[in-house]
Amino acid sequence: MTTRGVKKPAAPRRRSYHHGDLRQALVDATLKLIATEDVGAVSLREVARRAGVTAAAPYHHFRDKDALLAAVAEEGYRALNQRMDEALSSVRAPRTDSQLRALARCYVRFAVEHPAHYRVMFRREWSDEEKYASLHTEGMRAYGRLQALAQEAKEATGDKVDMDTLAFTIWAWVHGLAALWNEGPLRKKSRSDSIEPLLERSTELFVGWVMAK
Amino acid sequence: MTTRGVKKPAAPRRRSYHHGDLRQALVDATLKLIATEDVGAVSLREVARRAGVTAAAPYHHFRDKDALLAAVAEEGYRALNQRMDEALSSVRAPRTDSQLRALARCYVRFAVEHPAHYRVMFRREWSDEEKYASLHTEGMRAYGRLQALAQEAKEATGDKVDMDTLAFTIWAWVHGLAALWNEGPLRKKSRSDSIEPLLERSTELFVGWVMAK
DNA sequence: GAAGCGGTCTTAACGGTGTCAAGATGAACG
DNA sequence: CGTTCATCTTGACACCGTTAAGACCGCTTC
Repeated sequence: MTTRGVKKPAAPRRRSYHHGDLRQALVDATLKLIATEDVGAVSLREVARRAGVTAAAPYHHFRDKDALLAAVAEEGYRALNQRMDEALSSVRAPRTDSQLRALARCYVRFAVEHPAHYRVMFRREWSDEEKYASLHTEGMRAYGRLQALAQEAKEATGDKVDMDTLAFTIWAWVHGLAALWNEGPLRKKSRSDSIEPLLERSTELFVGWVMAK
Repeated sequence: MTTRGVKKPAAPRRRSYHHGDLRQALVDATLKLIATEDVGAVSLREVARRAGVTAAAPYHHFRDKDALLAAVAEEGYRALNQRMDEALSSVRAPRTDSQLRALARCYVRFAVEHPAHYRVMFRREWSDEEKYASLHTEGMRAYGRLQALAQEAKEATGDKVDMDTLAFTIWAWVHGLAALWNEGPLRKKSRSDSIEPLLERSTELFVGWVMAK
């Protein structure tokens, strides 16, 4: 038994009355929760509990639960963008096909390594651009990399295809791979318990298509 | 005022004590709810209410809420399979590329016309094959059509690619298109408020790739 | 230093949810 | 007619998101 008695199970244990940076603490707690559980296990009350704060406190930093999840989604796009930049800049031969390979691999791997986080990033709820402006900014940044690559591919193969069509066809492909793996159906059809072999074969096929003259 | 007084707002109004086919009624009520609202609006209590039954009644037909949603998902695969069969059988020229075009169009259209229903079909929760056996049976049937088509394409183009790789690359592509449209991101990048032009262009691009010799 | 303003957090409550144990009902069968 | 048993109801529990009202305390201002 410690000196100071624990009155309630959810009693906040903190030095000062004010938290410091509760907003970020809530986002971090959600991220930690999401890393193991799943997005369905995220309750505002549990997040508050983990941040050492009562259930109503988050409402001084987020309009509602969706606003918190949107902040988490935004963090996801930031992390994805960073990984994409690293992947692209570490391609030794800056040929278009190498870049496409690197981008696809890094995208799918990010999604597969953080399934719940990736899931939060794609929610119908974020459709409202005005309501979730900063989230869209970060999302657009990610799409920009795809567009740039599609433009390169378009030029490298003789301008045969429309750039936008190519960009979102690539996006659909990688997102489809990631989503189908994460949600289960593809995972069951694979002999391996890792997406790698499947990703490797699909990438070779797809990149071959895109780069065909 | 009627003769028999209405006691409670949620009082079940039914002739007989027993329902008849409550199981199907619950699934239908969920489908009707999902057709307009979204899967987030589905509560077991609301579904029971709409079926004219109290909150605990569903538990005599479904283990829990997920079991009801799994039944709804299964119904979704059944509907998708039917539409795929119709689409494939109504292709005049039974060439592989026409079939691929027809299948892709019908798949994406189904998903876009029933976004919430399509969303329920792809849930991490259904991963357990033993727990949701009949759901997987129906899901496999859908994947079978893709496999058959991939086999045809493989032969038509000189056996250059692995059949499974081709099958799930096609799947990833159509699922990606549908998911990205339904969840928002692709919809914003499109000039149109319909997926049709986008679907048309992506299909032409993709079918051209698959059919290249 | 004292006063008090205002953002931050708590307390307490509301209605809603999924789920379960116990009991009431009534259709089918002897 | 009486029994059985799946079906449905009642009532409860713990948890959830959200809100209104008030307690706290760091900041500015005198």
